[in-house]
Amino acid sequence: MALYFSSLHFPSTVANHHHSPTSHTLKTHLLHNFSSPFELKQVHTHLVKTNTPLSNLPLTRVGFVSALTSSFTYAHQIFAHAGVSQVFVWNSCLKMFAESENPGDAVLLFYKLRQFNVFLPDSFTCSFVLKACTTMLDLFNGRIVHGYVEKLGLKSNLFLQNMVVNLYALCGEMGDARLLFEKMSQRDVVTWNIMITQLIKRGDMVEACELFTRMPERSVRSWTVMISGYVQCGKPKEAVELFVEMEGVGVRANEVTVVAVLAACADLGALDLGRRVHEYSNRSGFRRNIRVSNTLIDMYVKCGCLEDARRVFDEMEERTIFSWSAMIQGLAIHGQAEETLRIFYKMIETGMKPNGVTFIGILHACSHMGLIEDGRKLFSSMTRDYGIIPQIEHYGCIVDLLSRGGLLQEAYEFIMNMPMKPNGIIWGALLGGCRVHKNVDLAEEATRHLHQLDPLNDGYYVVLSNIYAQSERWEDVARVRRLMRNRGVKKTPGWSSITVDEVVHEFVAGDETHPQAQEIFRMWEKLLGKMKLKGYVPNTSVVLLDMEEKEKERFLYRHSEKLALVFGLMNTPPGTPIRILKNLRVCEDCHTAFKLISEIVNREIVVRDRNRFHCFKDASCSCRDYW
DNA sequence: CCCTTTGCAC
Repeated sequence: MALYFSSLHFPSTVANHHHSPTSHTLKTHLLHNFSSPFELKQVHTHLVKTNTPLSNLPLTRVGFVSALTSSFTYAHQIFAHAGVSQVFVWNSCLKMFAESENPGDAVLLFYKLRQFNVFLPDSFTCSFVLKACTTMLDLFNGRIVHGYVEKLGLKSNLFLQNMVVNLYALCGEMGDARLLFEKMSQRDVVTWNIMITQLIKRGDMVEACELFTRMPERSVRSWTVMISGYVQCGKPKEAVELFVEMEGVGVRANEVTVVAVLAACADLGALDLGRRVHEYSNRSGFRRNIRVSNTLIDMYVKCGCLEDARRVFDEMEERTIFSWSAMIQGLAIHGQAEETLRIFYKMIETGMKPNGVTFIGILHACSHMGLIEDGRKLFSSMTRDYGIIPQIEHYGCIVDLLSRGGLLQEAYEFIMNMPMKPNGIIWGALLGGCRVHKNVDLAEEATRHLHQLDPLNDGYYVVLSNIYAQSERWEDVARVRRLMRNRGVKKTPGWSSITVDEVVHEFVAGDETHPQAQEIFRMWEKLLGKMKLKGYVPNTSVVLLDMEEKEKERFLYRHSEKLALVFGLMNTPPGTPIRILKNLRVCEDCHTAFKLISEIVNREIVVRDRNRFHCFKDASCSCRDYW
């Protein structure tokens, strides 16, 4: 149905009666701010009366306020008389709707325009409606618009095709996206990037990799999305390798690439590469990029270089809550509780509002350093002063705080009174406290819950048997081991890694296959002799296997962190710090050994375990043995 | 003249 355009009469000249300044201001205000068709009519009448050209009306706004009301026809007539292109002005309206709070309005307007056959949609019309469908993940209408794209002969429009592929993939219809992708007559680098991005979002790194290999040309974004994909799926080593490859083919990284590769360095503890990327980033002019700086803080923190993290933080001209939280978290895992609290209060002074993550950082600091009272106070101030509802992670911090602090009974009661069902992390924190404070009864209680919640998690069995071993309850140790075997629970292999000259070297316990294995064992024997002179006695109770005492010792001496340390001592210049990363908690015997070794070789040894950092120096550790 | 699609942090 076509619209009837000439129902309104516009006089060419109208006398300007009763024109007071007040009303003029009012009308001017109205001209630019009208928000209803009623006001629009007033403005329109005024324009007619004052003989002002219709083009003075903000026409897109006219469409925006009228399109979905009964004044649709009225707006249409105004456009016709203003002599503007229908497609142009309605497309602008569609764009406004698509970017508004209710993108669905764009879809509604599109159908209305089709219904009244106002104009033939062009590629822009389709793009804005597709944009709306994509924002709302509206597959149903998306398919219909896709149909229009085909019907209108816009199949060769690459922009639109890319949008449709993106829409299908984003709505989870990978099959349809893939089908369209494969049968497109032409694809550009964006098409490939969209497919790769969506495959990665859905966790299909293998297929993403396949496409990445197949694509004819790659942009920075192609490399970046792959690098960040590897980081997201827990393969930072591959991410770094890809970055090096990217540099090799001469593609310049941008801010986003830098953020991704720094995150990989953080996960790997790859300080040297991290520093190099930092310099690269400065040379590229990203010094003032907040996200880059935030990621640098996190990278330095996770590589054990608190001073460098602090320098980046201090040099920032502008900070977000991410900057503060990263710095707070960093100080916390390095055991600097007092400084953590100082910086927290400094943050409050600057007017920055903490969030839930910030509190996880400061509560962590308190529990790592045994500041029980501070922790309790901060926990209650969280809701009272900052309106943050504690999540289960925060309850976990308090259970950890109380348990490590030896207040095991209170921790247990705290768990019982939690407003949510305790999870494995909560009971695990209590269990950890039971190990430190040698409480078998509560350990058994915690384990009962843990076995119910997470029967296949090996960590809990290991800690429980450690606790039995401490009390020399060997039958119970054997019982736990039998239980593990019967339930088919496998101990997570411990590994440690050390990066030398940007190459990551991984070690697993008992590894004798490393090319330098024999050298490592020889050097270990030499160190062992010196350690024994300083009073080292191997703590074989941490070995849970059934074997002779000598055999246990041999096993203990092949712990992955010890192998990594000796390898590091052999392959890095004397006097430089050694940085080791471990996937599990550092073992008690290794902790004792590393303290002594730091003194014997006069080197700083930084170990990042799954919870925190241990900085060994001059025969002591930054955790002050509280961990 | 509406000029459209893909990537990033605690």
